[in-house]
Amino acid sequence: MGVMERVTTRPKKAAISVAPVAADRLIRGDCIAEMAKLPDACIDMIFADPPYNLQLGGDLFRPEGGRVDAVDNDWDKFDTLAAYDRFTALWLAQARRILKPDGTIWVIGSYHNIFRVGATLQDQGFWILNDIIWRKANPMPNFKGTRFTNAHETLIWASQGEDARYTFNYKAMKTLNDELQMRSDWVLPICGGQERLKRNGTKAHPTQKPEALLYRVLLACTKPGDIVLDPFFGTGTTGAVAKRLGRQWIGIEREDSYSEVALQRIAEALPLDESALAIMQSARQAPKVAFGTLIETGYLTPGAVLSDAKRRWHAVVRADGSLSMGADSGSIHKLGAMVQGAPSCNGWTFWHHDTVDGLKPIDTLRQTYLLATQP
Amino acid sequence: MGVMERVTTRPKKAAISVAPVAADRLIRGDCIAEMAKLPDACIDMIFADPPYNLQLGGDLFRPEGGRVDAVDNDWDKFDTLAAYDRFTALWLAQARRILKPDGTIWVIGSYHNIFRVGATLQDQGFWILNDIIWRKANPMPNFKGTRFTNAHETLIWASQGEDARYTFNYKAMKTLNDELQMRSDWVLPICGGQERLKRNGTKAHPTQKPEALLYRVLLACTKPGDIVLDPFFGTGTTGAVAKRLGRQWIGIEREDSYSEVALQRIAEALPLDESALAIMQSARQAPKVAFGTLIETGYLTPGAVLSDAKRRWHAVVRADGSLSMGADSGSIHKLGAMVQGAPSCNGWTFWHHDTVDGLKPIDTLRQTYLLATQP
DNA sequence: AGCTGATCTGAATCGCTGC
DNA sequence: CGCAGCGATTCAGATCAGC
Repeated sequence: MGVMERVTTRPKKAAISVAPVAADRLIRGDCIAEMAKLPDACIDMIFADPPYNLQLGGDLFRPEGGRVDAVDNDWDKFDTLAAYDRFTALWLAQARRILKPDGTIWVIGSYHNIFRVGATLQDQGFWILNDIIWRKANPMPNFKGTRFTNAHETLIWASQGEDARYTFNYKAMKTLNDELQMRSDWVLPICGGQERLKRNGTKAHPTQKPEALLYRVLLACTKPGDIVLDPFFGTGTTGAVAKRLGRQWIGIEREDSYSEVALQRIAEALPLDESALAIMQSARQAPKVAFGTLIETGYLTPGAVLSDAKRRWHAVVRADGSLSMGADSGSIHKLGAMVQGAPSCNGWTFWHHDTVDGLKPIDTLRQTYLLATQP
Repeated sequence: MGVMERVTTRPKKAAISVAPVAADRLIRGDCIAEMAKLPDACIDMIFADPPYNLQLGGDLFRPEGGRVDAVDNDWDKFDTLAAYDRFTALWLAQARRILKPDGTIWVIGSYHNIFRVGATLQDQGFWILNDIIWRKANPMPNFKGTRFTNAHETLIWASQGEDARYTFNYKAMKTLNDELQMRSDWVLPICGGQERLKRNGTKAHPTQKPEALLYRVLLACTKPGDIVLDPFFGTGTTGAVAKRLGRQWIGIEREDSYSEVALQRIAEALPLDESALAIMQSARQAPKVAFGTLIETGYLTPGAVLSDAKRRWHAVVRADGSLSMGADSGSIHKLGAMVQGAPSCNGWTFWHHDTVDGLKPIDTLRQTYLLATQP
């Protein structure tokens, strides 16, 4: 069941000792302290929904060192911002350490905290791949009429660095979006109705995220079996969706009341069977067929004439799988690029051959060959 | 973010002497130096479109061979993130000084720079009122299929402090949005066609903003006669829209070529025509639901079996919204076309699912989803 | 004039493998 | 590490040529 679009087994990275880590479990405690106990480079993806309420987080964000004698609100505010930045830097540093070199991190937030999180990510060397807007289909109105209705939240998706080879299931996203590239703005309903977890009649968690959001994140950027860590687990949306999608999960949560709800919820989540988990693969993942193979196996004959779709150029197939055009010759790609004056060219779709149904790309021959030879 | 800079609290409003400042003029020069020459508290609103620090690599080619005309101007190049931060802190400090106590600032950016801008705004004591998402109706695709299509830009709207009494024309925004509160996500086309300014046959500025964007900003947050300053004036979109809306404007621009175009444009600016207004009011895009959304949101489960109305064909729903039938798979439309041997097919009406009331087209699920999520 | 199809373009951090 | 070769990859809207 190969569903990955990027093979992440590079010899160089394999030299890093990747310690196995027990998964499908909830760790109770402070996320910075608990992440510190995990080995280096053991996590494929981190999804984090950190706290952002600067007023209620006194314990969490208390600045170390002596307090300034605050006399005015601005001073308090700056102390709180600095403390929040320190907190952010600490948990992101641990996240970076335990994330595999080709792993990615997602962080969700609002304008209260996302700019600080984004800047800290960049400061620590993370490479932002996209910022994603979750556009809420049904947001709460602005009752006072003093601002624009706050109808979205922002997610940041980042890799460990500019050259990391991250997982992105491009074709699966395109399929999910009716054959159009998935954009950076996602329209999804907020979490409510049956999905919203209750405890003693009131909502179990103030900011429970919809499973649809995690579904898209995990489907886009992980492979089956990958280990997903959520350092601010809450009621375990990440764990529930990971289980459903056949991914392993680790949650860290401080509050007992959230943890209990999360564990029960995940226990009840039903995993999808393997056939339903399959996703559309990009052509990048298809087994490679050399052009020469089509000649060796008789799908094309040396001496056959290929042309582009508009019959502007014609080239002759040679026995070794090269094409020739007068004095010029080369691979299907090289010659295609040359005649167009382009830096590169996909010869499979550029060159055509004559059939009873008209001019067809030679790629159709490759498809026919694949169908005939694949198990 | 490093050490917080402590900023003195702003003086009481009564103590401020508001110096008059000449308006409706373009100042040629560096914006930091030129803002430094303006008196304190003389500006009602600042709209800023600073360099994004894109950090692009080599050339990017389109699938058909064309080359993307990227932003490669010197003004967008910074040696390090720290250098960009210093630049940001300097121009924002001047902006804060010349802005009236109840004035507001708007800054636009992308994920490359907006987190640094937002954090610096907060560090200097600005109070963020909203972050606004400009959802581009027609963004450039991701040609290589490596990330999500970067389909939006972010604007930050901030006041001088938590207690500032800023201008927000709530009713005007609600009217503009068909009697619904204006949300924090705005759908607008990019600047192109007739609106895009040309010079010698090529675009006059690589990043010209659409007038519809400035129209909404100025209409929401200024009063007639207010003075609007744009420190990165470019080709003068801010000035042109300000003139049309009866606001005063001051632009600062370093490049002569942009300045010339801007002055001519503003001289020719006329009241907005009907088509421009139509674009502005078309924010409520037609609701479009992808098949994949129904799976993400639980209206259909991966593994569910769909069939045509006469139960001749059966297909299984997969996690990414594709259907599978034996070895074949594809979107609802593609697989529907394939089994019928038709060139195309509307999968929404072709495929059905079993309900207690019998076989129903999956389009009914889409209607149910829309009813549940539309305002 | 009116329609069709080809062409062009927009703030872009845009590949992978083997030698 | 660099370099070369293979070969994968695009959406909406404006403009223009051709009929």
